[in-house]
Amino acid sequence: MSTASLPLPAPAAPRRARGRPPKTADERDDGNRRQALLRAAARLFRQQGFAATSTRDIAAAAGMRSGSPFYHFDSKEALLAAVMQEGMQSALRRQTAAMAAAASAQPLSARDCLQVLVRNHYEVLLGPDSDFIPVMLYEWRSLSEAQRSEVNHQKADYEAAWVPVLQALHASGELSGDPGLARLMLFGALNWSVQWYDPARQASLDDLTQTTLQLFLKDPVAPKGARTATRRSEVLE
Amino acid sequence: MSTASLPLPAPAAPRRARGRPPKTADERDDGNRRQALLRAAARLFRQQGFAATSTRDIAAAAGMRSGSPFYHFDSKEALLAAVMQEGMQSALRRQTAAMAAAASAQPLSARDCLQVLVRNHYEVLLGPDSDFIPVMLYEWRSLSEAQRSEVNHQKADYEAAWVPVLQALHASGELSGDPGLARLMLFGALNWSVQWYDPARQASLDDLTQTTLQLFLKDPVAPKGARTATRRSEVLE
DNA sequence: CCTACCGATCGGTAGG
DNA sequence: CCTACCGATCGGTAGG
Repeated sequence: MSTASLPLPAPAAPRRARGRPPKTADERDDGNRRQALLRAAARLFRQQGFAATSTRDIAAAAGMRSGSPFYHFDSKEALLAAVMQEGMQSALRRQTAAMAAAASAQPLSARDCLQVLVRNHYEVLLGPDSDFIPVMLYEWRSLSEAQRSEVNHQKADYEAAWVPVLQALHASGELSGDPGLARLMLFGALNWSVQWYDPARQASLDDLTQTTLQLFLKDPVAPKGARTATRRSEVLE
Repeated sequence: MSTASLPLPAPAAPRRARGRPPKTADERDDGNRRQALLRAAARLFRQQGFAATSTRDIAAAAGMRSGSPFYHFDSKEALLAAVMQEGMQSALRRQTAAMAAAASAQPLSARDCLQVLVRNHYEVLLGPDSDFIPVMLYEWRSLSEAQRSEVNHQKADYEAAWVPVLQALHASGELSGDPGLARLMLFGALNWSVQWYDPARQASLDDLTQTTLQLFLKDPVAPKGARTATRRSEVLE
């Protein structure tokens, strides 16, 4: 059933707020402060952990006074949940976009798919604005049971794109071992990178992606009758 | 130089404490309470995180009053550092013993060595009394700079046993990619298991070990002139 | 979103 | 190792 026939209020065009104090009211100030809180919280939660970060720290980092975060969020815990949900939403959006973009350029093998997924995951973990997902990964415990389940759904959506790819690679012999366990270990290897990766010293995310695939994937089994000696790029090492 | 000639006090035989209150004074009570604190702290730090655990929680779990932990440790932070150092000491001891035991039974290939190391690491992460190392892995941030360096030395000792093994496997073609990055990713895959492993539902640690090796290692390249078809245990999958 | 504030909890200590 | 306690900080709120 369409909702078009329901007596909806006029689509809330951003009209000038009436009861607002005449402060410096930017036109695009609406969700601006909330966003500033989320970004500050993500950064501090990642650096110091949830429990070690005070709402006062977050307020100060967003240029507010101590009580103001509670105008935007019901509790410190709700702020954490929002960081995680915002992060997962963005990560899933980027993953979908990356897959679509790569697939539109050329047909993708399972190996190609995994490369896109891994590369995007590194971007989400280590690239710009990459505080949200590490917080989700490492501050899990601090979430209430109820909030955890929504984040779990988002995680399931995110991982759903990986499952058929890993299964195909297992079927072709390029990935050994149970695909479910393989997925957990692959995510372990990737997610652990937030503990050691240093963009100043280490390889680029492209290089990381290459090494990861090299490490986890076997050479494709040559179809019967084909030459056995496939490209072996390690002769120089 | 031997210390035998120094005027040492008589070797402190456990004599009855004189000024002690006549409580329930077990004979072997000496380091007992300290150990109880360490174990309680390890468990709570793992479950709730360092910052979310109060010294009162720890004291209660060890059957003490709120101020008593500070008789054994200078600060909450020192207690955390002791948990990590105790954990690393034990892990390193077990790793050395596992390698020695396996090597005494038969000569070990690099592959065998990795199996022993991985199996022992799973034991340290997921086996009985396995709270200490996860705390070290995931509460790193809460340590002061000074304490961090000692734990780092212990970590370096622990990882030192892995380096030549991974290099040998890389040299033989059984491990692809830079061995340094491979080590980081392997540890990532292993260390991440504390986030998902459930002994009730999941495979045994032996099975985990098998899958891990299968996932990370290529089939050994047959020496020139040998039959190409080596054991392939996956024909049934 | 700020001001002013509250009750609770926390790490740590003195003194025995 | 306990009792009793302190100063500091914390999450959160009322009222504007």
